[in-house]
Amino acid sequence: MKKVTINDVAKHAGVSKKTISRVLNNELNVSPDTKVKVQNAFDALGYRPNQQARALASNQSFLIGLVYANLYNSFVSKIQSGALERCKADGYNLIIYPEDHESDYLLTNLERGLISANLDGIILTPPFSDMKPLLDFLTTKRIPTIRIGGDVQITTTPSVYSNDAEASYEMCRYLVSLGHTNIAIIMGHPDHAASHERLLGYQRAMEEAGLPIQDDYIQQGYFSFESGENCARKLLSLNNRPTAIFASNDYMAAGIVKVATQKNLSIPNDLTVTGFDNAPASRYIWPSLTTIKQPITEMADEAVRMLIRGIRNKPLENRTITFKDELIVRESSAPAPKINFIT
Amino acid sequence: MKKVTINDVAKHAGVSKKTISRVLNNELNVSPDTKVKVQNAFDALGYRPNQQARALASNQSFLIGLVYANLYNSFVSKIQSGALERCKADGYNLIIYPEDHESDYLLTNLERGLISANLDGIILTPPFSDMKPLLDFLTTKRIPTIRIGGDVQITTTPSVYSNDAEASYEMCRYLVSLGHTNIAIIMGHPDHAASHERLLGYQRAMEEAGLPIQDDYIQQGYFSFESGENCARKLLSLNNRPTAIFASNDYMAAGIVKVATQKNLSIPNDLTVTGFDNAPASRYIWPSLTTIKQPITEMADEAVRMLIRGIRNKPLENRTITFKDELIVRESSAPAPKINFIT
DNA sequence: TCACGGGCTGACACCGGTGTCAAGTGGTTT
DNA sequence: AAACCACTTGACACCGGTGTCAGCCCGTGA
Repeated sequence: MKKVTINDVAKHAGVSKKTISRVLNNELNVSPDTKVKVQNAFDALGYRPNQQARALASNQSFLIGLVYANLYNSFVSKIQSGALERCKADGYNLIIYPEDHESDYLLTNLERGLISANLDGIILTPPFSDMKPLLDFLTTKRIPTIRIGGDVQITTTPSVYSNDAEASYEMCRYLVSLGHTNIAIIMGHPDHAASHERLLGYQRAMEEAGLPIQDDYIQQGYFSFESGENCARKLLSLNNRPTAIFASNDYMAAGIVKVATQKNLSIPNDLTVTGFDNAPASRYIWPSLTTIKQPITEMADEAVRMLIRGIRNKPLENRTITFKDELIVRESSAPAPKINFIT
Repeated sequence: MKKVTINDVAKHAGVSKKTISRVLNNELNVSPDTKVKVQNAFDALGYRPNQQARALASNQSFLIGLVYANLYNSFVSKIQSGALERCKADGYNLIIYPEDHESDYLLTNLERGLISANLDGIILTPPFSDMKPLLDFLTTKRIPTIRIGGDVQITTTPSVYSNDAEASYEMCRYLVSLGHTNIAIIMGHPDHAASHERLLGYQRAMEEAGLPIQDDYIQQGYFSFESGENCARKLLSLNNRPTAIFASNDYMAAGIVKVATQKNLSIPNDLTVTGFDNAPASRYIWPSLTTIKQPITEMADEAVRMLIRGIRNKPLENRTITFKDELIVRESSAPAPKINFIT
């Protein structure tokens, strides 16, 4: 029941272990005859190369790291599964690093983990995508890194991102097209570049539509359900209550729905609520949420492709790939209530 | 910028590399003086041992595999983060294997992945926890394995599980205590042992309460939101409509809430809906769901502890550890509507 | 005929650690 | 003083692969 090693295969096939290695790695200049012999030996013995030995000898680990803040975020789980699929397909494994982005020991922790695992590359998700010290650290360590969904202003490290400002702009144009004029926004966590992008899109749409932006229509949320509830309570008790609230993610939108329902406001008749992210919950709650769908899986796939390409023929090309988000209209949005026009 | 190896440290500290290795592994019989010298060398050079080299030499990979079916399931994400935390704390990394449990190539796929990664141990989540061929395969390969939340009848492999039958029993007793007599259940996916456990608890509680169990009050769901909707539509169009529906997970419960709301039934006044799992969505939807909370993180933690203990001083002890679930009452449950008593 | 070059193969060192075993040191027992 | 033992340390082989380089074979052109 001992493990089958390259030596066993070599003996069985009657060639040197170097030749086995050649076949294993699809190297050139192996005669078809030997190749067949070796393949047969593989099958006969059920040989599986030892990853760690390969790693040690070739100075590659076939390991990619994914750094994220919180798995319960649907964005992150989709990134994880998208990245994972690509990794496995290309013979890599994914090692995940949930980290606290506010911890003082972040760099120390990551260093210990990353260095000893000998990662071939790293994927950074928000808010890590924008942490300068971390990016600098990875650069000096020369670890190929790709950022997902971060600040496009940062151009030192390649990134894959979707145009949130654009999507947010479209969402607000959609709300305007429904006749809404009192449109509020609940921002996301300030540490995430996406939060600002989403605000930007809102501001642009409002200006273009010639609608005034009231200060108290812009609330600071933190991407959590509870922060959505809190902001909703504030917004819905304003004298000039908004007829539409655009939350920067779906969890906060769910918070709005809860508060509004408790206040006996009917959604979408009395109040339009929209979200962002197309989280599973956006379909589960009632009414289902009008939201923005980011091509997350595709982004993760592309990120891993770029990373692996960079690992194979270094250096990693330093570009930013932009994906387009999509507006998904469901049941939480409707034309502005008439009352508004009467008053 | 070359990597610091054990040789560099040995030279710097003026001892042999074997001694460095001793300090690294906290072996006995290293004099305090040398230990200090070596520690200083570690700090001075910023040495991080190479995992792959350790793995190769010591025939341990410090890698644990987690096999699951679907990350979007909140159960699985909680398992993942619980397991991960324990792994990192003990110096292990977690490698994740999302697999299709209905695929014909399951074993082949897993074999390729598992064997070449040299996993030290494996964690199986439902429905893999109950797949005999898989368990047999892992047994013959002598890979330490632990099952989470599977069928307790299977005693060939150790497991960690929470008593779903018991929890389901308590949930139904709670519903009975609210005065409900027409209680329906939506079952989970038949491939999951938990689905049967949950049905069992329901049946026991109904019998004990002297309530008849009608065939059409038992609906077959599949753990998905949509299956919840479908079953709800059937249940709510019955002549003797139930006043309480117990769904075997929260996603299906959310589906019931949607269908009921569309039919203008008010929850919980006209209809009580309860779920299972305490998924994040159970708090996000309105009304928030009365549900069952499993101590998932603790279970995952314990599973990893057992596994690592088994890896260190083999063999892995073959026992089943049982955790207790907890009933969480929220806003989706209320006393049975009076009408019921009048008719 | 000989020099040359490309295709194919194997010997051997090496990657960075750990396991085994032998040896040196100093204290205790007889 | 000799024998013994526990503690500490290092030399060296080894884990299972890959990189380097030399050598062989055979076809081609001079």
